[in-house]
Amino acid sequence: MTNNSNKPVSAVPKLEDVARAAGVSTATVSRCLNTPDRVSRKTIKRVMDAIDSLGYSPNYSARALAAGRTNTIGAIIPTMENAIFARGIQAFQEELQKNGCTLLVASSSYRQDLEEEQIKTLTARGADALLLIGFQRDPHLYEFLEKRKIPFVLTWACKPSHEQLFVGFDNRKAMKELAARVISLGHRSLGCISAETATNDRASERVEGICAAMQDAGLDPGSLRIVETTYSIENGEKAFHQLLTGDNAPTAVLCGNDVLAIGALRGAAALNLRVPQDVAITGFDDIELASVAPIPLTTVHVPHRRMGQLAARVLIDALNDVPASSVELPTEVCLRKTL
Amino acid sequence: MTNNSNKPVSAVPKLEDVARAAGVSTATVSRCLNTPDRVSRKTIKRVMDAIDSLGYSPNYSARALAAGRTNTIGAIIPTMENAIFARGIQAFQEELQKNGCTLLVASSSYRQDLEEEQIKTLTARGADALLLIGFQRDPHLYEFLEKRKIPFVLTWACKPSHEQLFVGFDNRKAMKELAARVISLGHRSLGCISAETATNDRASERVEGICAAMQDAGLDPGSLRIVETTYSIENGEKAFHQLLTGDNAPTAVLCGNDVLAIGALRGAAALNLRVPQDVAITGFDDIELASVAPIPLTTVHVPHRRMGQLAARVLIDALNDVPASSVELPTEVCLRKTL
DNA sequence: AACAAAAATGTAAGCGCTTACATTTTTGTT
DNA sequence: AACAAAAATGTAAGCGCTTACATTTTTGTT
Repeated sequence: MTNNSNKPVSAVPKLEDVARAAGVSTATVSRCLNTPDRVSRKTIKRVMDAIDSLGYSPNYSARALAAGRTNTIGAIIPTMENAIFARGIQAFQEELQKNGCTLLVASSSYRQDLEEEQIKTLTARGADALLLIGFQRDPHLYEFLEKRKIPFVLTWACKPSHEQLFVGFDNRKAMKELAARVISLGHRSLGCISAETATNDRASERVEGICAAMQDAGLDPGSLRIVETTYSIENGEKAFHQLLTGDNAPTAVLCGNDVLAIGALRGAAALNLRVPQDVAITGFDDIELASVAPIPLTTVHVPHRRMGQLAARVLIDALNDVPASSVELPTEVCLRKTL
Repeated sequence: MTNNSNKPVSAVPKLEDVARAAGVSTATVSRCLNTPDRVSRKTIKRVMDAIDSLGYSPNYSARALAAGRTNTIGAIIPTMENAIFARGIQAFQEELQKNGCTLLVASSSYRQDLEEEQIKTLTARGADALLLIGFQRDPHLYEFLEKRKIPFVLTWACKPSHEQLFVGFDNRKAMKELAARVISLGHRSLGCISAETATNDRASERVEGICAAMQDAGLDPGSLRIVETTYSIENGEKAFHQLLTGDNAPTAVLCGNDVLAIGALRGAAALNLRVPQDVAITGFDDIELASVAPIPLTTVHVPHRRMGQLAARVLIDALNDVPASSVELPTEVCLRKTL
C-alpha cells in the first residue's frame, strides 16, 4: 500500500509506534500509561523514553472507546455570565483537573428544553458524569440518566428527602432567615423581585421562604407583592420602579439575587428614595458586586466555590464506586447597609 | 458466548441496533445522521423512527475515532472568575453550540506552565481547535499546534504583523488613548496598578500604552510609578495605598483592569481622598461592576461578547477550510466619574 | 538445584462508529 | 422499451486504543 491518504509523512505517533520504538507490545505501553505498577521499572523507563522522543500523547477518543470511559465530566448551567455560576464552575473545574478529568460545558439559558437537549448531547459526547443546577426537570430525564448509569450531582439547591445526590444549600431556609430579619426590624409591607418561579426551583424556594417568614410573624403571605423578571441590573431597576410606584408601596424589597438588588438600588436612587431609611433592599448570593455597591448590600452569603469543589469530589467518588453522599452547605445572612 | 460482562440486558443501543431495526445497513444509518442528502426520504423516515423508538444516540468517541474529528473545541483561559473571560467564553460557547460543537474548558491561573499542560491535554482529548488568550507563550507551542494542524485563535490582544489568527483588540492603543485623556486633564504625576507584566502581554501592552502617551505629551515615562500585583479588589486596594502613601504620590492612578480600580476606589475612601478631586482613578474592561461602583468608573469598554462570538466563527471557518481572517475589534474610552 | 507461585509480558479481539469502493436501484433520455 | 447516468445502498476495513486470556520470565522457598 502506498501512502494513499494525504497524511503527512510525520504523522502523529500512535501507541503502536511507541511499542515498536521501545521494543515491547502495545499492551505493555498501554499498561505503562494506565497501570504502571504492573510493569517492571526497566520497561517503564524504556517506554517513557520512547514516548518522550516521539512526542507521543494518547488519543483520548480511542481510549474512551476501548475503555468505555472518557474521563470527561459535563456541567450544564444557566449561564456563565452570572458570577455565581462562573465561580462555582471554576472551582469545579480546578478540582476535576486535579483528578485528571476534563470539563465539558454547556449552557441552558434558564430554559428547560435547552437543558434537556444539552443533557442528551453531553451524554452522547461521553460525559462520564454530570453536574446539574437545581432539582426541577422532567422526571424522564432522571430515568434516562439512571438507565445509562451516569452519575449526576444536583447543585445550588437541596432536598434531603430525595434520593438524588446533591451538593447544595437550602434556598427556602436561607431566604426565610433573611426575611425574618427584615420583619423583625418592623417591616410589615414586603415586596419581592424574583426570577421566573415556574421553571426555577431556587427562585420559587426563595419566595416560599419569604412567605414562611411572614406566616411565622403573623403577616399574610398573600400580601407579598411579587414581580418576576429575568436576572439583570436593568430588569431589577424596572421591577423596583413598578413595585414602588404602585399602590401601597412596600417598605422592604427582597430580591432574588444580588444583581436584581443592585438594579433595585439604582431604581431607588432614581426615585430619590433613601436606602434603608425610605426603603430597605436585600440581595442573595453575596457576589463581589454586593460589598462594592454604592450602599453595601445586605444579602445571603452562599459558598459557591466550596459547592463547586465538593460537587467535583462527589462525582469523582461516584465514578470510582466510592459511596458518595449529599452535602448541605450552610449559608449566612450578611448584614450590611441596605437594611 | 453467554452474557459474560455485567452489562445490563437493556444495553445502550448502538448504530447496529438501529440498522437492524430499520432493515438497512450501518452505512445507511450513518449517512442518515451525517449526510442525509445522500439518502432517500423514505429511508430517512424509517431510520429516524428506529432511532426514536430505540432512544439511540451516537457514541461520540467512536464517531471521533472513525471520522478523525471530535466536533469539540477547547478554550484555555486564565480563570472563569474574571467576568470578562466568563462573558467572552459564554458567547463563544453559544456560537459553538449553534454549530454543533461542544466546548472543553481548562484554566491556567495565569501560569504559562499550566497553560502549556492544558494545551497538551486538550489536544490529546481531541480538541479540533483551540481558543487561547494573548500571544505570549513558548514558540515551540505554536510549532506543536501547527505540526498537528490544529487551528487556534488568539484573543484579547492583537498583533496585525504576526501571521497567527486572532480576534482581539489593541491593548496598547486603548490604554494610550485613555492615558492621553488623563494627561490632557492636567495630570503630570501618574501611577499605575498592573497585573504581572512579565507573563501577561495584555498587561504589559497596557503599561506601554501609558508610557507612549506620556512620551507624546513630553512627560518622562520613567516617572510612571508602577505597582504589579494580581487581579483582586483587595490587591488593588493595597497597591493603591502603597502608591498614595509613598514619596510624591501620583494625582492619577491608571489601573490594569476594573477589579483593581474598584480596589483603588476603596483605598481612596480609606485614605479619605476624594475621587476625582484629590486623585483620579481609571479602570479597563468595562465590566458590570464599573458602572455600578460607588463612583462610576472611567474605563475602557471592550466588546467581550462579540470577541467570543467572532472567535468561534473564525475557528469554525478554519475547520471547514473556509479562509478565515483575523479581526481587530474597536475599544472605546468610557468617561464616567472617577476622572 | 528444583519447583511453585507471582510478576511481567504478549496475542489478538473488540469498543462503535465512518467511508472508500462495489453493487443495486432509480431516473431521465431517446 | 432500452440504455446510460445518477442516486441510493451495501460490504467490510480501519480509526487507536484496552484488556481477557495465554505465555514467558522472575522470585522465593526448600
